[in-house]
Amino acid sequence: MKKEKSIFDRYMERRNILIKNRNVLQSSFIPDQLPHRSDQIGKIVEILAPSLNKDKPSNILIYGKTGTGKTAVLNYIGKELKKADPDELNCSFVYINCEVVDTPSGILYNISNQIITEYNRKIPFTGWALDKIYYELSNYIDEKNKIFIIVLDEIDRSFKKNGDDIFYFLTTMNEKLKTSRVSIIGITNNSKFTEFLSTKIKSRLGEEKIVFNPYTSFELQDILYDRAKDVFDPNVLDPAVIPYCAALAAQDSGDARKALDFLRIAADIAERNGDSVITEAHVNFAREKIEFDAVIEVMNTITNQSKAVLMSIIRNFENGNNKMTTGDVYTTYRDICAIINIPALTQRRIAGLISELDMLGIIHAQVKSLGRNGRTKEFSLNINQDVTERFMKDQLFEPLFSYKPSKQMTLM
DNA sequence: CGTCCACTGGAATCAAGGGTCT
DNA sequence: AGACCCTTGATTCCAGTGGACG
Repeated sequence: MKKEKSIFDRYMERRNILIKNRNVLQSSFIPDQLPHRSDQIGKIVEILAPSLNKDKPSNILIYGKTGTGKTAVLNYIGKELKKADPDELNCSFVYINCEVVDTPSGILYNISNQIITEYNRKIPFTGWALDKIYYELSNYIDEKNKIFIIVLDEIDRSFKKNGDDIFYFLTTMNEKLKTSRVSIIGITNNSKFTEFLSTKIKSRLGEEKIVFNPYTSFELQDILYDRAKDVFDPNVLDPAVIPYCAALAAQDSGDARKALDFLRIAADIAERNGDSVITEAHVNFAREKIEFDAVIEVMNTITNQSKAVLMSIIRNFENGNNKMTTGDVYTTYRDICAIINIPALTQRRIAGLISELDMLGIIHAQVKSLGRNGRTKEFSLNINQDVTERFMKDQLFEPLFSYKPSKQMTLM
């Protein structure tokens, strides 16, 4: 078959010159072996093994910072479990990420729809009372007469917003079940997580505890080499690159996801540039790009109100006010709202939105007491010029700039 | 040393918007 | 169509507070 010419041709040719299998460099990829995690895997397997004989394993609580392999290990174990019991006669493995779905009904809905295969018994996305979902779910589970292992990743997310009701649901479900059993694996990156749980749930959830320590720079190197060997031809990778990626990520909390991102994006950049060798310079570009993209991503997802708040902060900042208070921002905010024509919210709400921006890392805030002059949050902008400029181009702020007197005089 | 400011942080509540069920 | 249910974003109310000032 003869291929016609296309404007994409030059990109097709270039594709996959440096990177043979892009998938492998994604952090979501599950390799056949996970370096430096055999201890944890061993422990978990030991705990879960009884499930293959329809005996209920203990609940497990797993601690570890982001990118320490918790998710990868659990997915790996899920795969292995499936290998050992291909038809899921004795146990089923369910994985939920509570960061993605963080509402009680969202979590129950997700669990249900992974477990329930019959079409006519599926639980609707919304509209049902929690009690009802719970009732249907536990009935269904009990009919199956087997062990359900439910992994709740980023469990603290959901908790922060909704308290421990669902955990109560799930951990007490066994009391109502006649034949089946449910066991919960909670994953959290907050080591103080259990402090906030009620004592009953604390003891139930934490029957076993496993800790994932951050990877060291050397361990990260192993991980990267392990993946790189299938991805790059020899000599494509400058020998300094992997140690550099590892070192950067290790500095920053030993996050394997980050290390992989550095490597992948660096390779992408090199490939797109038409360079034949990936070097440290590419990694540095990658690092900037990642940071930039992350902030842009956040900015695209926040609501108009949050944008207006952020704009007020930027305005204050530009006017040389780098120790602004909530009150300062609120006055600017009201002005801006009037100009861009959106309703102004209460100060209480704005204080909340500011806290959210703080949590997203866009601004840096600190509660300060000004003595007689009250107590407030004092904060500063945490993003660079590029991002700010991009942000201000948002069409929401169109009116804000168009009314500006044209200062453009004679061009010289 | 006590006061008292300008907020913070938490909770209760409402309205709107997604939906199901009968 | 009307009764219910959950989520989200916003409002309202209230108790609490660090520390400069008097």
